[in-house]
Amino acid sequence: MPLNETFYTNPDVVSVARELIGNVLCVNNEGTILKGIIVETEAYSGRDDKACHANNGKYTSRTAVFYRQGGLAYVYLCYGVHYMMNVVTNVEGHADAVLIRAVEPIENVDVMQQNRPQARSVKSLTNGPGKLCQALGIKYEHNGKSLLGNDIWIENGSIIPMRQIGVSKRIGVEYAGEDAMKPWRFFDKKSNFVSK
DNA sequence: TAGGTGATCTTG
DNA sequence: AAGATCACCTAT
Repeated sequence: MPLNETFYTNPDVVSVARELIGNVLCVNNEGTILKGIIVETEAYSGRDDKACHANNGKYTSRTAVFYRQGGLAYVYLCYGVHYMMNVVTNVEGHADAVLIRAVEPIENVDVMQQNRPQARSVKSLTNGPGKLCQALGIKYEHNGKSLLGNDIWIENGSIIPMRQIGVSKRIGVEYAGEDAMKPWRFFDKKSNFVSK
């Protein structure tokens, strides 16, 4: 069962980031459905979070999708090389999103390996935000797409017990000063597919 | 540990 | 119009 609109419109983006752990990211990659269990996420908030692209009401062509109703994909190119996959959350007018940082490949892994030939092991196929987009075939064309459609969506997975979910500060956001210390990264402690 | 890479945002 | 920056990855 795909996650529904109510899940995505939750106004508490930090809770959504934690609840996404254990669910399954699915992409229709030229007719083949690729799936991976979400094992690592980060929350970004449009309010009081200098690490967020849409912080403090910042509205540009890139951040426009942040302000729409939860349940859309926000995809952008980072460092000229890697795409990043985010889930827009909260209701219209509130700019929150969750970055998917790592997944565990579970379906059509062979196609993921074709998409990412430089990966030397299954473990290194999707254990990072840029890596998982390359493996799953997520590109800029997915930006703004509904997660309730047939191209990209998230399905219910197994429930991960709270004690099994690790928490830390977010990665790669030192420029955000004090906001870089927010404990908004979540991961499955038992997974071998969390990023380094 | 350093450099590649290009869209995005600011004028550093 | 140009320069800085950047939610990363790979190979030395």
